[in-house]
Amino acid sequence: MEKPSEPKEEPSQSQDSWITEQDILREKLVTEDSFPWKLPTTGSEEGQALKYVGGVDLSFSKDDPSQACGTLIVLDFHTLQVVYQDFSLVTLHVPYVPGFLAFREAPVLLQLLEKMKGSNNPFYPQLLMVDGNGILHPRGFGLACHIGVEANLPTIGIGKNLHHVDGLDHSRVRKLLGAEENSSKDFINLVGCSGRLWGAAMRSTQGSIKPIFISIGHRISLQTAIMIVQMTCKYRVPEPIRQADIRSRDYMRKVEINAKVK
DNA sequence: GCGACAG
DNA sequence: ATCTTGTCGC
Repeated sequence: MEKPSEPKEEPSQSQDSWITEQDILREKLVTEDSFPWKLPTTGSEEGQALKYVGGVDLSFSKDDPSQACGTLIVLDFHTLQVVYQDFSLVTLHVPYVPGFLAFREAPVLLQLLEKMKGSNNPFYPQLLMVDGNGILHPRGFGLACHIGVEANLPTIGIGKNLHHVDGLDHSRVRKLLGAEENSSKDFINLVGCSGRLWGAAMRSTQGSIKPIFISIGHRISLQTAIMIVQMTCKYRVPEPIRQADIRSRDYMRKVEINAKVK
């Protein structure tokens, strides 16, 4: 006898079609340096230098979890000062499902990028840091890859927590970070049980216990990504992400206050 | 089979 | 993601 449908939510999009979409987009993924600019430390005269680094994040309403604020921030790479910020309030209809974060968060963030690019803003980022993983993902295609490919921008994935993949878990990371030969390093490569390199765990601040997790998003190598993250870290989380985080939460807070006054 | 699981 | 104050230290 046919059971009545489970009380579980029926996803508007089946998880299978999400996987298919990730597989298709992944064919366009570039995991090596592919950008026109140079790093200041390269000292090369030719080409333009990296000057504008973006950061994106979402914050949520504490009252209504479906209400979110998408945020795009751009910093001057050299001074680490904010030169651009934009916010977008949205109602989310897609739930958070581990491994499918992009289907919930990417649309708002891509819209913010398109809006900025469409207006020919001179501060449009040459590189974007994303609050979420890149290839450090069950199918090697996290939010940072998704945004990178769809916006055709170099992106770096920054995770504040480890997404367990290929045998990488807390104990393995602790073991790697604590290993004798790694104890002096500020970062270690995250090599899974299969031998694949997924990203890096980095102690961004001297003596910080909790690492951040860096992975390739799009059009950048892990080595370059690590270098850029190190150059933008005043605190544990690199400034583009940190500023997007802070200002997004700030904006959301003010909106909630106004809503109550009304 | 059960649990783990970015934000 | 969000619920939450003070507090220890440079």
